[in-house]
Amino acid sequence: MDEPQAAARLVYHREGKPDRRQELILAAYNLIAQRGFEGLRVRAVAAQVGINGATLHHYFPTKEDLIQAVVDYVVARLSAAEAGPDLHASPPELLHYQLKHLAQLMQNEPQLFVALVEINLRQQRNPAANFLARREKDWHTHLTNLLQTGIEQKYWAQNLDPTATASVIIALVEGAGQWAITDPGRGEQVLAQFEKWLLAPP
Amino acid sequence: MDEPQAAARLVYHREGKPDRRQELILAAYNLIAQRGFEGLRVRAVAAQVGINGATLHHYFPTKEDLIQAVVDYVVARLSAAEAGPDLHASPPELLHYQLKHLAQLMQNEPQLFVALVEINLRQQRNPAANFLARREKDWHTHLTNLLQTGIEQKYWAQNLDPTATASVIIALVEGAGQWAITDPGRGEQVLAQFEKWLLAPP
Amino acid sequence: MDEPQAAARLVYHREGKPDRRQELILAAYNLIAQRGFEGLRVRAVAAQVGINGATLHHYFPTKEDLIQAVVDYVVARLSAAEAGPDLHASPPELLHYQLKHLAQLMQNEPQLFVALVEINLRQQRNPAANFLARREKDWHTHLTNLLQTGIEQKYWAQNLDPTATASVIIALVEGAGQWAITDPGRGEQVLAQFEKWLLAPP
Amino acid sequence: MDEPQAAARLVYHREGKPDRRQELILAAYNLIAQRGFEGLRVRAVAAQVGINGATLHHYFPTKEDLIQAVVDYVVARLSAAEAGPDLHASPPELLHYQLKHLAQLMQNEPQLFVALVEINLRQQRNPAANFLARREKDWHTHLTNLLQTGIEQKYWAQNLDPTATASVIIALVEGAGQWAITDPGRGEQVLAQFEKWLLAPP
DNA sequence: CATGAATGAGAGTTCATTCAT
DNA sequence: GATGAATGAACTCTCATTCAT
Repeated sequence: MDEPQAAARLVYHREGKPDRRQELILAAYNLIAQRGFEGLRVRAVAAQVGINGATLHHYFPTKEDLIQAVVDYVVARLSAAEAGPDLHASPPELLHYQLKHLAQLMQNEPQLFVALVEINLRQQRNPAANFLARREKDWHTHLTNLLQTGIEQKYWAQNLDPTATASVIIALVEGAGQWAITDPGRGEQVLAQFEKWLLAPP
Repeated sequence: MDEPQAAARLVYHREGKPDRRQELILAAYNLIAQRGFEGLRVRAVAAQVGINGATLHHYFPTKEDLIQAVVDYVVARLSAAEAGPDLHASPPELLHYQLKHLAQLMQNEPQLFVALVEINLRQQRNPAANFLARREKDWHTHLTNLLQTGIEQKYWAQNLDPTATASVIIALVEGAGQWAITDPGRGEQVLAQFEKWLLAPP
Repeated sequence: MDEPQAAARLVYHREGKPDRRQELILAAYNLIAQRGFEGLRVRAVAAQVGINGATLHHYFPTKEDLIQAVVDYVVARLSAAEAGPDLHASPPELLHYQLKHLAQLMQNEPQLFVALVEINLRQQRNPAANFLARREKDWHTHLTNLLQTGIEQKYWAQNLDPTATASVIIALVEGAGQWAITDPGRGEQVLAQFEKWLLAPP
Repeated sequence: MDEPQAAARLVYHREGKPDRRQELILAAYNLIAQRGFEGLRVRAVAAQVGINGATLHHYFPTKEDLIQAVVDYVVARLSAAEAGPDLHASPPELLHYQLKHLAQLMQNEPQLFVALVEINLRQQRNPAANFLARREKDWHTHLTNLLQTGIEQKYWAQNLDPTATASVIIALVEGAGQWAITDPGRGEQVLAQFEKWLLAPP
């Protein structure tokens, strides 16, 4: 599921029919990463899926509805990336796992991170309906708890600020995410360097 | 002054006449930060300055020319922020000074960082004319040299990777920059936490 | 019918629905004759047909595409006028028939000739895409062959230059065509006088 | 004065200062021939002369005034071409002289004839202020008198219609004039062929 | 479900013209 | 005279959206 072009492939319903709604979301998601909201056209999204621009409105009454669905999709993808695999691992192991997973994702599906930044910037302007911020808050809480636990278990220095460090991680991911398409690999380098510091023996 | 909206104020020429070109650049710059390229309208830029939309084309033949001028402006502002104050200071002092300056700027003129991210995303799609990338490269080189010197002078651990660390700093600034308007202070927290690590005795 | 304004009337498809594309071409054609390219406005063309200006772009992406369609239409109309009715007639009879047909057309649909001159002038400036010139060349060849045959069959003087005479006929039609709307009848007079010379016994 | 580029050259006042008004008329005249009224821009006219677009309005309050001046200029040029050199010559000689002069002019200053057709088409739409038509009428009268005299003096056949023949000459000149720039020489061929007929011994 | 046709609102841009300097 | 700055009106073209079929 993490293969490069996976997202661009056809999506099938259980019954075997292509799930148009999902196809449209993926097409819009890719176009946002490629051209930004500035260059997003509903006709182009429809064309990518092979349907008429007017038909798109059967699935999403307005352009904003389509965008909202893309936001939901991106949120879901990132939430999945957050979840650790093994609940019995130590905090450093859990954090390592998560950062490694993000680094891989950045290489395999760079669009996800570019779209993330695009969406983030856009939603900052509409705080009322900022669903992404809500997820970022969850992520931040999750990271803070992880770091707090690690500190209590003496994995990390006592004077480490869990809240600030959680923000550092998020800023790093989003900052490096901008380069994901044009300079893949740089994100991995950045995350690896960060981890070296954090995990260095105190 | 460095107050948030300072940039939006009238800009005067030596003779006392408003410098329309500069006013237009500033208005466009602020609108990009506020509404993104998606919401940038030349008529709105002109209106902000109090002139007719057609008059804007007297100064900038096309919208793209205006945007280019904004890019140049942002580049210039950030280049100024880079320059260290005292050439005789030690590498950690120089780095500290620079990060502190950026943190202050993030509080005083958050638009600069939001505009920076907007521009960054946009220029990734037009690599041929990516002036911002050129500046980022200069900045990266500057940081790398600073870190390298610091390592040689034993301020920092021998196993610190200067190239990767320079990228970390840039990612951090651009990642945190996205929040500059909606959550000022968070950027400062992030940069401060980062510095604590780096400057901690090895 | 061949009445003057016939071309401006509604054009119906087989099924009874108006053929918008054709309607637009005719409206543009008439406006070119009436106001020239200088005064041709896509909104006016659309209004003439009773549709919104934006809808015109549904049929013709750009104004230039519409103009090209008008050129094709004029070319087709004139090519039809060229064709002789009876292949067994003598060259003078064939020429007479053709000139008479043109003279009638000049009276019945003067716009055709004014549009012809407008288009001719315009296309001289864009030799690369001069479709009209191609047709004029065909016409010229056709006339030259007709005259050549007539000379061989002793209908006309041996020293008659078929090439130059063919050009004379074309120049006469286009020169007189300019007056078609304001002074109908003058074209007929001119063509009749010319024929009198040519057909006079050598 | 009949040299190819003469019209484009600087025009000097008696005192030695360039006559801006005349320069502007010539620039506009050339631009009309090159791009038609469709492509005529006052700024382009001014630029050709090396002055600001606003300055042009000192000499010609409106674009229409400038165009009127060009019409006057073209009328004057053509009237000059009409005048025979020797009043004691025979009608055929006078006509020959005139046609030869026109053919030479067509080669030396093709713009004149293209501009003529452009103006002609345009003025047909504004019969009230059709100065060109007035001149054409004069020319027509002049030709008719010439032909009439020639017929009376037995130079030409009695059944020649002077009025229609005068129209033929004018149609021929204007019809061939359209090709003057793209195919010089063709006009001369056409006029020569015509003359051969007319002057052929009855 | 799907579409072609249609549209209103608005985009960037052009251009003749005006005016203070 | 000459100009840069400014403008209103109009231009072509775009686009999300609607609707009858």
